Amino acid sequence: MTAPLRELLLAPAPDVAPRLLGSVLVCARPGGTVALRLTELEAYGGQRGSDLPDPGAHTYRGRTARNASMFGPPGHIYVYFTYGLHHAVNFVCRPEGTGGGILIRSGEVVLGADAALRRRLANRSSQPAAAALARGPGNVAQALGLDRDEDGADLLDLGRAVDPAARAREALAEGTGDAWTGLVRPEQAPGGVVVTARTGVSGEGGTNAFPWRFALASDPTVSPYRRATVKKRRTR
DNA sequence: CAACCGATTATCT
DNA sequence: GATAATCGGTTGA
Repeated sequence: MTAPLRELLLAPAPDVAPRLLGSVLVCARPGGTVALRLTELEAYGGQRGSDLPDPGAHTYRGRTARNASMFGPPGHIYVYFTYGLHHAVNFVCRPEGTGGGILIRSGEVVLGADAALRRRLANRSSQPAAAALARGPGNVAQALGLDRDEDGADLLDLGRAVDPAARAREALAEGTGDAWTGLVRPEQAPGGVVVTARTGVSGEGGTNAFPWRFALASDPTVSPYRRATVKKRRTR
């Protein structure tokens, strides 16, 4: 039952993102399978001159080798590397050839916390709180064990190694809706969605002109809102 | 080809 | 609250 997900992801990211909140992403990787209940997402649009131009998106200046998967088929993932040390994961939206995606900013680890913790401890000395295991895009990618090697991968392949029935039972204790390999959607849309400007985006794209950050209200796994860091001149 | 800077995070003051 | 860490994509000379 994979068609509904593909169809859903044909729509513009700002329409799809709030509907994906509460879904459980199951990611089977070497080092352990982790299931993540999505609690914070950000939508990103397309190229300058397209039907959904987004000055805050990597796609804005057109297709490059780095962002090519954002222009690829919906239902695949775009993984990019930034700040010299972090990866971030997106669901690709819109028909192939059109740029767009949904950044996974935070989630609740509902399965495989041990694997997520092992990965997180590789880059820090102190023990992260349970709610912080996958809070923030860099931490999400690390907890799931995803990097540039998985850029362009089919979202549905990420959970392929997991038995769908067992996964659905464990990941969504209260019931499953459509059982997709890789992504399990809740039976009904969660209430209490908070909408804000996007975190860390500089320029026009980070303003209220693009209220494309969606989070579950009062959820401890949601990252705090931060403005884009002020550019500081590097001294030597 | 050199310089700039980012869809960030951990850690220190 | 401020800043270092760290690298490669993008830009402009």
